[in-house]
Amino acid sequence: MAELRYDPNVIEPKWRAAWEEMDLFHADLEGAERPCYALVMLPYPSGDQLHVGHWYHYGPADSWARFMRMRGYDTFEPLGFDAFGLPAENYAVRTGVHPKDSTDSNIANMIDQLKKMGAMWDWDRTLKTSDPSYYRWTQWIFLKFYESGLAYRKAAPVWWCPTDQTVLANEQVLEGNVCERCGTPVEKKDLTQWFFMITDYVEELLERLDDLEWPERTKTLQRNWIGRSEGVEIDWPVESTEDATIRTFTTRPDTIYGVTFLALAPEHPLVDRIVASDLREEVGRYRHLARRMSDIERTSTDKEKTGVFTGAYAEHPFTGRPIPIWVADFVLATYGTGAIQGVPAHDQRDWEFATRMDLPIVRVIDPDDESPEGTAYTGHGTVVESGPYTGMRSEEMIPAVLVELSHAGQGRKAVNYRLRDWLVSRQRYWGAPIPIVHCPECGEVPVPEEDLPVELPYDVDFSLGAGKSPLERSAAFMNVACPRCGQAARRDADTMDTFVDSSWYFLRYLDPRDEEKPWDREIVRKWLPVFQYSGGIEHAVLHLLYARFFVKALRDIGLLDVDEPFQRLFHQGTITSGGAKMSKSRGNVISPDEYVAEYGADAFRAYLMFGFSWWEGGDWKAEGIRAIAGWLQRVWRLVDRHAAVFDQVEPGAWNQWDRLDEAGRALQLIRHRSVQGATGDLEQWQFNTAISRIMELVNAIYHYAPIEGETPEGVDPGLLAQAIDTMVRLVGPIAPHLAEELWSRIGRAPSVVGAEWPLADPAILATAEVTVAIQVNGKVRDEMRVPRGLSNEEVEARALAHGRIPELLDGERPKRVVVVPDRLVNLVV
RNA sequence: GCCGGGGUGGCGGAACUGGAAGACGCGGAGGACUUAAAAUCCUCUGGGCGAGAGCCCAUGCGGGUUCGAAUCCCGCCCCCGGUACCA
Repeated sequence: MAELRYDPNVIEPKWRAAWEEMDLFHADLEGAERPCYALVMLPYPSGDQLHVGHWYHYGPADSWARFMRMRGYDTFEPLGFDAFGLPAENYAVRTGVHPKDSTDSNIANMIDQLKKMGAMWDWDRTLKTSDPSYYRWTQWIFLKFYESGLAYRKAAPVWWCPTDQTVLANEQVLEGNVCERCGTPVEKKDLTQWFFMITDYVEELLERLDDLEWPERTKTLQRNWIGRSEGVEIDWPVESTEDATIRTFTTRPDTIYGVTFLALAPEHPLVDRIVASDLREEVGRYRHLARRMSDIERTSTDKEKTGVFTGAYAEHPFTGRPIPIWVADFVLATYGTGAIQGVPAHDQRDWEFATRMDLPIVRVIDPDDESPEGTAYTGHGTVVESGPYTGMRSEEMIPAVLVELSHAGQGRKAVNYRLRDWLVSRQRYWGAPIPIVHCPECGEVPVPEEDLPVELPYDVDFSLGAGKSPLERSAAFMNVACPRCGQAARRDADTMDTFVDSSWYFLRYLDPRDEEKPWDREIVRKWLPVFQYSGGIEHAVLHLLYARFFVKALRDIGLLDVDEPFQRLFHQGTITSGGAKMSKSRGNVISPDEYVAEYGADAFRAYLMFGFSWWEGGDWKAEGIRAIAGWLQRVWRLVDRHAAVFDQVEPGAWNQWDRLDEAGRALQLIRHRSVQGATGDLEQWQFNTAISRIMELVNAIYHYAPIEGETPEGVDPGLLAQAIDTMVRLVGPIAPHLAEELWSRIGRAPSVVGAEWPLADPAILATAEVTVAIQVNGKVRDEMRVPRGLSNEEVEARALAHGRIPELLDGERPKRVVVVPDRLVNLVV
């Protein structure tokens, strides 16, 4: 007889249609009693097919959500599209296809593909950030920020990408100062741009990290990005220039006696005032050069330090000695005070500068241990050559210096951050227009709320142009009456960074069709913070920081009642191909489609969960999917063969533990262990071990009731049915279509989606005997079966008499006995 | 350079709080079924020594703590991410 096989290509579309028919995935947000907001980072709708990364992230995330649903949570699992952005616009520049058209068709295409995954996404609540019904509220939030002073415009040196013809946020500039998107070296330009005042929230953003259930490394990334640094500001009076004081920032005031120069950033406003007349020209030349040099050259680490003497001196606050003031481009105008105290002996950069410029190097800290000569010593130690502080520990000198400085009115505690305000305006078309009108009379005028959205005009010329937004060329868009005085005015031509769009989408999911307000405060209160968020770690300092800032800002404006958007956060690993990241240019892209067509969505999802540690990812292996597809067939065969047993047993009328024979108890025990293990593993997104637990149950059922030949005597139909019932439920989140099919095969009404997750009975888990290892001097020599929970004394006594142990001990009495209850006993002789 | 994370069989990967290293799976070997093959089911499978009972070795390398170390400590090597003149 030909082997019956399950065909995913038949089963999967059938059940997806059935689920849709039953309207299973539409969450009742108001009525929910145990809300579980299962959120995944929303995809960008590119024109390509879904890639393995999508499946690797979304498949397991959905499996977890299904698991939570079976455990009785009211699970809400939405998915939308981060639809604004440069790729669509660049595509339009190349091909002439309008970004709206390409984006909308990409989204339609992507939804078709996503649906094949068999996830529980609530498509009634999908959204796309490029829709006026969405960005209207993005603009509304901008206005709220504007009203409360959190959105402001200023001229500032900003990063400019000459290829994309737009400014970038600091966060979007990569190592080596290249554009995150296209890899072009970026430039600094002085432009007037819009900013969000994220720095206002820097302390809270830092502090509240501690309470979040996020991976430590992600928190560390955010902490490092925020870059809080505690130190002291010191005022240095400039000799020979009336009222001129140079303020420096240092984290090491304990080295103040070692200061042999001060250095100002070339852009420092004081330079002009203090420079000696005979050096004015030289200093001017240096400053000009520094300004012209690109930041890449200027900040390159291996570049020789350069600088120029101003001819001026500052007075040392403690010794009164004159300290020469230099201008040096390794000092950044944008950090701290734009001026530093130079301590060559104890700072590597200062050492290099001093060596080059022939400035004195004065050691004021004795290292605790041998430290190499010819370099700066940056650690702590004993203070020397430092007046009254000599002999002190350098760590203790820090607060003492602060006291002395503040008494003299020449210093104070200060905190500096690496984090800058978030630059949000972009000179591009495909984004949410900034809802501001520039009026010759009234200046900046916010667009009245009732006039929102400020819609993007469809007809524009988006060829790149000289750093100006393409919108600027659309007269119909630009020319508008001033909302305040009615005079002819111009709209702001910039659009918002797409990270603005994605900083609040999780609020909008809760009611994306609401035309009256961006979200319902009560529902948000109920559903936020997000129960579980998942997405790539590449967003650790961009999206995740911005979204946290948004929630805090909206809370303070009085629009929300939550402090943090995402309570729990996990990051998936990456699937590589041939050891390298998949990319079209490398030609190593694995297309999920062909595998899905051959093995089904369930097998593809299950492989991605079983073949890797979800957190780590790994290299794609085609054999893996064959293996898991084979296992799904094995599961199917088991149910197919035994389905009839369900006719013999009332559902739920399982057999009791004390009526089971030895083989029955063995199966029952494994059933409970499997449930317990899979439950714990799924909670932690340890999908690979969760599946291995289920495999153990499947193996045990095969063992108990082989599918070949006659069913052995003594098989208990109730127990067998119960084991299979449990197994199908456990498979529910892992291979949803298959589980649904099996669920109906064992005579249950759809759907397994709403079935209860099985419970492990601790009493049964505890009744079993345990195997205890017997060690002699830490090496395992034997083992024995004992009742669980046997006393240490009894374990010891039994071990001493067990098997070949007396022989091994050769009459010796153990000096020491260590018992680990229910695990092992170690006899030390 | 600095800050994270990691290095375990032929392979993917397990291992609670320091308690039998290698769960589960792939691959491999053998067997059952078959005229045969495929498919399926079952058994074995870290390395070495030994006829066998067994013994020894083994979690990147070298030390240490401990009755006991993949796990903790010290010193190295390698890989992957982040960051980079932030004072």
